[in-house]
Amino acid sequence: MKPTILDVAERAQVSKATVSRVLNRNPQVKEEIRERVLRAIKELDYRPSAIARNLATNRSNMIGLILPDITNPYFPVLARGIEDAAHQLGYSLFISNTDNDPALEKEYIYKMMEQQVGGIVLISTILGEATVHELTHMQTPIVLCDRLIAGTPFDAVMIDDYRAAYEAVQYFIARGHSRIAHLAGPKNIQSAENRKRGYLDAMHAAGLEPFVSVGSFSFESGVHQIGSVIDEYSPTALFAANDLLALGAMQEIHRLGHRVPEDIAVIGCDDIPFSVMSRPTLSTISIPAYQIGVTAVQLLDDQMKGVRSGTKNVIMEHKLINRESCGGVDEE
Amino acid sequence: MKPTILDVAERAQVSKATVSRVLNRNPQVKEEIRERVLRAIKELDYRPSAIARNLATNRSNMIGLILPDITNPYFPVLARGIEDAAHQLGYSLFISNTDNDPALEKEYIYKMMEQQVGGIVLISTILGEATVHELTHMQTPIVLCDRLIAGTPFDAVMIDDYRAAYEAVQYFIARGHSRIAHLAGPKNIQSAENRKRGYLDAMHAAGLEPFVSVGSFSFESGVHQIGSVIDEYSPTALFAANDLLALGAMQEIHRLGHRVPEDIAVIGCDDIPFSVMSRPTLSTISIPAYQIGVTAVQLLDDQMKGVRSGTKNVIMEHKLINRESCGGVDEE
DNA sequence: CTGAAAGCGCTAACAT
DNA sequence: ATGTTAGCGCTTTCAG
Repeated sequence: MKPTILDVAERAQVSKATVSRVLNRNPQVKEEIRERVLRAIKELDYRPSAIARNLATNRSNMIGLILPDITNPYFPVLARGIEDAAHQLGYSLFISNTDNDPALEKEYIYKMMEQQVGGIVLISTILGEATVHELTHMQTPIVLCDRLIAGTPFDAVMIDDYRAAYEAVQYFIARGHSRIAHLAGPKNIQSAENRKRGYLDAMHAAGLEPFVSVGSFSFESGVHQIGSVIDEYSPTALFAANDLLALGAMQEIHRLGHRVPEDIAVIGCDDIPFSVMSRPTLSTISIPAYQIGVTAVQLLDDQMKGVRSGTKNVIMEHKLINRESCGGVDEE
Repeated sequence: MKPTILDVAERAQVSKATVSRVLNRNPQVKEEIRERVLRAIKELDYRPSAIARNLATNRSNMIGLILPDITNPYFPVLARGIEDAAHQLGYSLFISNTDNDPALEKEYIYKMMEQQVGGIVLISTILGEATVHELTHMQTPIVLCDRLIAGTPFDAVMIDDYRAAYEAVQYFIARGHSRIAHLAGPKNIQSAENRKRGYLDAMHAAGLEPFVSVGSFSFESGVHQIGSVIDEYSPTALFAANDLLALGAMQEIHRLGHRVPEDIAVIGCDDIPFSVMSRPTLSTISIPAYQIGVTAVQLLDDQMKGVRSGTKNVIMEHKLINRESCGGVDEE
């Protein structure tokens, strides 16, 4: 059997309480005893049980991360930020993928609560809103990433998707484009909707005729959608709601015998690692995914420690990065 | 406060024991009482505490995943397989990134054990071997992915890296190549070493002069290494130890004014999602990462349930996929 | 078929 | 400064 605190106590000839004290670095333990206990711990290779401690203290050193799909290249970086920050603050991290299924999302949230996590970082779909509203009256802190949910008291960390899209369009316009198409993401994803709105408003503001093709946030979707966009609209520029879509479109554009950026300039969104590996390299709106993750955990930590005063929404800075797919390199 | 089993018991006018029985689907509870309890549970919105249960039963429904870096595109798919299988079997999953740092690896293993996980899926470096050996006498089951560690009793799931590399070289030779270079991975990664050995043996067996350039498993490494490989060896073919390296090399080869596959044919390893998105698309040795993950969890589950008879090493099938970077498409 | 009671490994008053 | 004693929320004998 694994040694328990009692085994240590006996071996060190002290009480459980004293062992507990040295475990928790309580300063008022006589140095000599402290050493005796420490030695017993070493000798027995004793490791305290985190769950027993959680149960006793009614606190938790576990937090949860619920996201759509770690396989989508946008998320690993975000997840890494969350994980690094979590470990830095002493938390262990649970993880679950929902595939944007509201039922699964709900199931996992409750499952994590049953695990007694101290808080949850949630990347939710629009359809998951109902669930999140239910959660309003539970005591488990939640921080939302990449969107907020009005009417709930939960903190959120994100970028201004609307403005990002708006700026991408303006950028194209400034470079002389007027036929700018948009490959939109699924309508159950908040950020996709916001980017679409930003695109449309920017086009209207400039008096240009917009063209939107709605799909999923995948490479394949980009491949499949772009053909008809070209046929029906003859764009000279394309703003895709995420990089995967942009990459798929670029591949198909090339296969169809057109050139990027000469015939069609492309801007994506996310700045996933692949965007610098593609040919041509992809211009994109860079999202500070890692920092979003770190910030989310910090907010969660604040809430868990009760260091909070009302709901907080943090808007991170995005940045348009011009790589080859948009015809030039003015920065980086 | 959150309702406890006692609250439910009182409301249903029964004892805690009875509530526990209906929770655990014990059949010998009178239907009428069962319903009364179920109703109380609903009304109070009661959720049992998993950690309290774990403590009481001395079992655990948590498992851990320790991997180098979720940000490396090979791992998300593996992780997804692990996660899906874990949830399917009723486990919650902890995750930690080690960045191939043996000290961190050790820290996280012990941290997870303190969390009382029932088992761990570990993707370890060579330098982590010492730690893993220490673990031999602990009771927590461990399953290794992508490598085995001789002298330990731990199950492992992997592919035959040596043979995979050997076959890649043979494939090049069959296509008429004789100047075949190898971009190797870091020497603290077992699979990288095995691939290098496979490459070297295949070259020697064919009487060809090998050329190896050692780097890390990254895109940047591929970019930086390939230049001198070309200068010093003038290869007509390149086998890279992983896709990231291959992709980096391809980008630089193109920048230097050479063509893939006409001047230099390229084969990578892993079959990461981006290998079909690149230009040209990347020929590679496909590794069934998702299935490796699923299998690892199944082995872990077996061990945790005591359904085991000795150490098990599962070798999964790899498959060479010929895409554009190798000059043709004979399959897929 | 149900209840009482002990106990899982730890912490936290309260004593001493 | 250290020990005693209750629990934390649940399961599990053991009675009845």
